Amino acid sequence: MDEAPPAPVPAADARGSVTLHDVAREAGVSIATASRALNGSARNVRTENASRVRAAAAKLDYRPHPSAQAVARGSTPTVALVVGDVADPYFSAIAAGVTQAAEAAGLVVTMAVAGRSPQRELELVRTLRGQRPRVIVLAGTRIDGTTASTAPKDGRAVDGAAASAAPGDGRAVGGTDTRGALVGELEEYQAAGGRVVMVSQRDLPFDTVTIDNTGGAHRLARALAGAGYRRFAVFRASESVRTSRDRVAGFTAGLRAAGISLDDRFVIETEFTRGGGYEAARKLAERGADEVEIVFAVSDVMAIGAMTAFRDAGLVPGEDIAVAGFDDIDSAIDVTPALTSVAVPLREAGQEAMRLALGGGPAPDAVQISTRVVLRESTPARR
Amino acid sequence: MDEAPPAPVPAADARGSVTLHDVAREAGVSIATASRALNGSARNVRTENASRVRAAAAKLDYRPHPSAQAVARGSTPTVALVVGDVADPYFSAIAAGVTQAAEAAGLVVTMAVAGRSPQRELELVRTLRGQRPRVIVLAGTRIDGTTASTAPKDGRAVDGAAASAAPGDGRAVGGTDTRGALVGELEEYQAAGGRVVMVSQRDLPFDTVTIDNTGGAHRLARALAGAGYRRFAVFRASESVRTSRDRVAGFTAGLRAAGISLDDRFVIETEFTRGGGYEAARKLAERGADEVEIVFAVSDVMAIGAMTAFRDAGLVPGEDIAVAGFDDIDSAIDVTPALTSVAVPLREAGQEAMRLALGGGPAPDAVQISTRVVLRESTPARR
DNA sequence: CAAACTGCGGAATACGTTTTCCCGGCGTTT
DNA sequence: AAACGCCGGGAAAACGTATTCCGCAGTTTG
Repeated sequence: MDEAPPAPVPAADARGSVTLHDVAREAGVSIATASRALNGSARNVRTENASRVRAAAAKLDYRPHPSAQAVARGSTPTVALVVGDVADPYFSAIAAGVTQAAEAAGLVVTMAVAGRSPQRELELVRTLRGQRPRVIVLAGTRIDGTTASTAPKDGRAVDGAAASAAPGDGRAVGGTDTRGALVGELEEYQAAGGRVVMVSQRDLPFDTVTIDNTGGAHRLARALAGAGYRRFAVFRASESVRTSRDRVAGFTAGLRAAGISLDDRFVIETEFTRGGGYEAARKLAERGADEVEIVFAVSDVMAIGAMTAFRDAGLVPGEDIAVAGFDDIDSAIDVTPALTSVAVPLREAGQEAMRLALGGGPAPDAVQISTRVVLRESTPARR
Repeated sequence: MDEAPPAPVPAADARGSVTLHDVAREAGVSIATASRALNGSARNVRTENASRVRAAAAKLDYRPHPSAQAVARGSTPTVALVVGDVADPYFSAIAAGVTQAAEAAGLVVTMAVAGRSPQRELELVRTLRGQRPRVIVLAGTRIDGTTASTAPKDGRAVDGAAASAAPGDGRAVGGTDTRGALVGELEEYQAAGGRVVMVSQRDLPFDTVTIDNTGGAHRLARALAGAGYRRFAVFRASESVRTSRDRVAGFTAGLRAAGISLDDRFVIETEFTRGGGYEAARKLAERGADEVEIVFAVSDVMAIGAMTAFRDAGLVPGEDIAVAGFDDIDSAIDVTPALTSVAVPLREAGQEAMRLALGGGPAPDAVQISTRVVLRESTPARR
């Protein structure tokens, strides 16, 4: 495409960029024709003129001004992506998928980080909507804003993030308020022709890509049962963390399908972090872990924390007690023993989100990304 | 701010968004005054008028059209960020820092992923430049051949940069070509008033944030010497990987400062990956590791791979042989034993990049991010 | 053979801002 | 008292592009 040899000296007037006007003059046509020639409009332009315009554009190294195009067209060739935290591998994997698919479609990705705050998320959507992007992708927090009637059992060690999002029973005013505002904002945007896609967030009237947490946990449970395990413990996060809830539900169902029941005494609620996993494991070990053959932690980071805690308590993970996680993060293979987990193709989820956004019709559509069990040394087959 | 009860019906004409014109009419002033009132220009506007405009804007829920502003102003309030791969924690940490600082300054981040290809990187810069961002941040790959070193026209680069092409770096011509084009592109952009910042990339006539690899490695070497270690091995990557080269140089210097010399036989070149570390450790173990007390791998992932290899060979890391890495990635504390490393505050590097971009003068400036040695169980003190 | 129609170029307008320029009022200075 | 700033308002000109509308050929149609 680019011709390297003939020095690409852009005959530049140094101060400003070269505009469509310049191209038109160079090609000896009007800017209308130039515009039509360059981005093939509904109208046709004579082939000879078209090629002259293209030649002029190449010679002058013309680059269209996206903002000007945006003003004229009323929309921008961009995708607005809101994530909780770029540095979190969970989100960055999704972001990678979104970016890849967007770039393939010639769209630029603008990214914003919401932190843990729904408030901030709302602000960002407001700002981004101002940008008139073609698509808004929300890979929001995994926190459930719409806690139904389930009141937290006790106020003990609730995840800080969960606390910020509509805590307590009933509809917390602040929580549902910003949530409603967010939905309203997005609906207006959609009504104005924008596309909205949510990743891993159900129950909203938008296109959605969900992760098959339930199914993956179900299969994991069956696989572990098949490997000979019978006595399980589960480390889970607060009920308000939907991901955790789904995984526990799927896991329990899977066990039940294998004829195994889960003892409530060994279902430990803790934080959705490495520290939470460590804490839960410490408590379990303290209490005597003899009755437990294997621990399922609802995330890999928790599982990894748990393994360390067990080791600190004198138990060898994978020998004295097996451990399984969920997510299949990269370091799952780096820990010793390598961690059994459920792979979540987040990158694909991101790509799928873009596919939904670009291809879909007006009716809200939904796609589920399937997960895959990966057995490793942390859960050796029991004889 | 938002009034919840009195339904925020924005008096909307549903089809378009509300424009500055509407605000002006509502406030009974001209659009010029409205514009001045809203984004405080050099000109003053009477306080009464100003507040009326603000009130009108709030009432109508006015949002400025960034693209239109961009057209009028000639630049966009955005930061263009080019990274190698969002999913890589190295880049996503930098991205997090950049995003944080950018948002604090009211700028939106548009992100693009270059993969490993300098070609693609050039394309992206071309495209992004079209966007007229205020700042372009390049957090490129760490490989020399692709993006770093070798001054394009005058061979002024002394820093061993030129030597980097030595070990069969086949793609010399194509590389420097796209490299020169990239530099040219950025220089034009800069000449037009844009700010360019490179992260972890020296020898280019742009603002730069570098990581103190040399110093960190130097201090690590001294710390390890202080802990009683005397017989070292080093796992390094190809000479063309500048990061590796710097770390090895610093480490060697640090040893020398402690009166220790490094035996060439135990400097093993391998790939800059987990697999490379594994391979090198396997070879070393095979050859008999008795003469070595400790291995320094130039990156944590290599070190982690090496630990696994040692374990597979029957050596217990931290007891039979100590291991130290570099980067202090998250999983450094999750492996057993926890890995001694050098913390690299990448997030800060990203923030610093923005600070450079926003505050700096016209002359290329440079900031070095310092690193910090973190001793852990993989290198117990020798008695 | 006139009339309608088609294909395409160009002038002009629109898009939503910012910014320049002009203008009138008012307080201060000679 | 006239001249001279200064302050702030508004009309209008940018900014760079897409698109509507008009007109001119050349072609088809009745």
